[in-house]
Amino acid sequence: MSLNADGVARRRRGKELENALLDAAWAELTERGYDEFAIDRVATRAGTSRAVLYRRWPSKQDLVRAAVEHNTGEGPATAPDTGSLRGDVVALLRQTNERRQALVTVLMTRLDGFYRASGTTLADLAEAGSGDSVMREVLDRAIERGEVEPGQVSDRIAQLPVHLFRYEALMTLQPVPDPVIEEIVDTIFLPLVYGNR
Amino acid sequence: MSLNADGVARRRRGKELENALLDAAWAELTERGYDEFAIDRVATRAGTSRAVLYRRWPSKQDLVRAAVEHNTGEGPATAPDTGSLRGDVVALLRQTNERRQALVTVLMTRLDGFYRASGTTLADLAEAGSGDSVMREVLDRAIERGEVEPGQVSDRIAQLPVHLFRYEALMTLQPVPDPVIEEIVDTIFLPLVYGNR
DNA sequence: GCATTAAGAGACATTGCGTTTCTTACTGTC
DNA sequence: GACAGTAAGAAACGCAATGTCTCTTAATGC
Repeated sequence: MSLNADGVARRRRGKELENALLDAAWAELTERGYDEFAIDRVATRAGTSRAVLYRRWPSKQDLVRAAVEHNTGEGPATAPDTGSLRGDVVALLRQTNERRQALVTVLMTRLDGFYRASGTTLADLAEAGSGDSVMREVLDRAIERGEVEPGQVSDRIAQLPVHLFRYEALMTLQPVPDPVIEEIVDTIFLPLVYGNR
Repeated sequence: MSLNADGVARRRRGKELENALLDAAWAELTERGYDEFAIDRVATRAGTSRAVLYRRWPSKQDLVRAAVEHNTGEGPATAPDTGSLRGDVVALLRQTNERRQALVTVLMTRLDGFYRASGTTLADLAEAGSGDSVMREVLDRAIERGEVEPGQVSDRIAQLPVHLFRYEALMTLQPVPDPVIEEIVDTIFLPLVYGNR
């Protein structure tokens, strides 16, 4: 139960309460990680009881997933437009760092039971998050600028920067340093794109 | 307590017991995954009590890590020798499938608390397992055969097949299909190796 | 046989997840 | 304002798993 401006006990309802719950969950995830994430602590932090959480989300994993989406899922990342393919891809990966994708990638690996039950894979959600469509957009722009021919870049090569970024994030559990981003783009992605010319 | 050949109650000791414990742990991991892995069930399976396990490993995560190493860590994979660089790399990745690296990769992501505490990263253990040295060996052979020049392949490119393999395994939670292995080698790794010539 | 050590069993405490019941605040309608 | 319906919040419950402790006794070496 939270207090209003007059310090009088007051109950939140509906969307306001749900936002408070998801924000509390996110705070717990970012401060303690998944291992120490506990429903009880989320409830306490949000000033409510566990039953309130379970009325909305059937399990802990559902709550975690909802918290991730609520706090990072304002749609896919926007495609940067720096004037060059290299610039765009580097900027996209840097942007991905800023959106805490290292943490998100780790959290996603924790939800495999959830995905097993729903018949999807991590790859499905990963791609819905910040992957395919944005890289495609970046490449479309490069095509318009004449940097790349249409159909020149396979799907796998197109997604390679993001995949390697995620792998790196997962393996180190840290944001990916700029030099690594640049190495991925300059020594792997671009040679593959232009090697096909 | 296990039975000897005469069906007489008998206690195992030392290495014999430890192997039985690690084998039981591994069996539980492979049959149920990490989410349903429980110390109690390992103990029951090994015909012992939980206190016995805790005398050896301070926590559940330590036991999991030891089980992984015990069952997959008979040193790094051997470097295949098929007569060509492509053949070697494809064979290595297939071999990695057979050694259940999909499961191992997933398990490793579950132990991040462990790594945080010990100051290492997943990358450290991943590389100790089946990575760097084997790919280096494969490339050394390619150099001897004259397929590649010394110093032609950067570390990052050298490890790329294994990194992409692991990413794929993690994202799908399945063994990596042959066509994907071949795509990684044929459309990404080899063009990067030979594009530098 | 004796001393030492560790295996195995059983009991205990704590924590976290998930569930249920009850009270009551809140909203909308009459 | 009264009333009905709904959901918020609190408290209690049950269960499972982790980790711990104590005790008995098998096993080993001298």
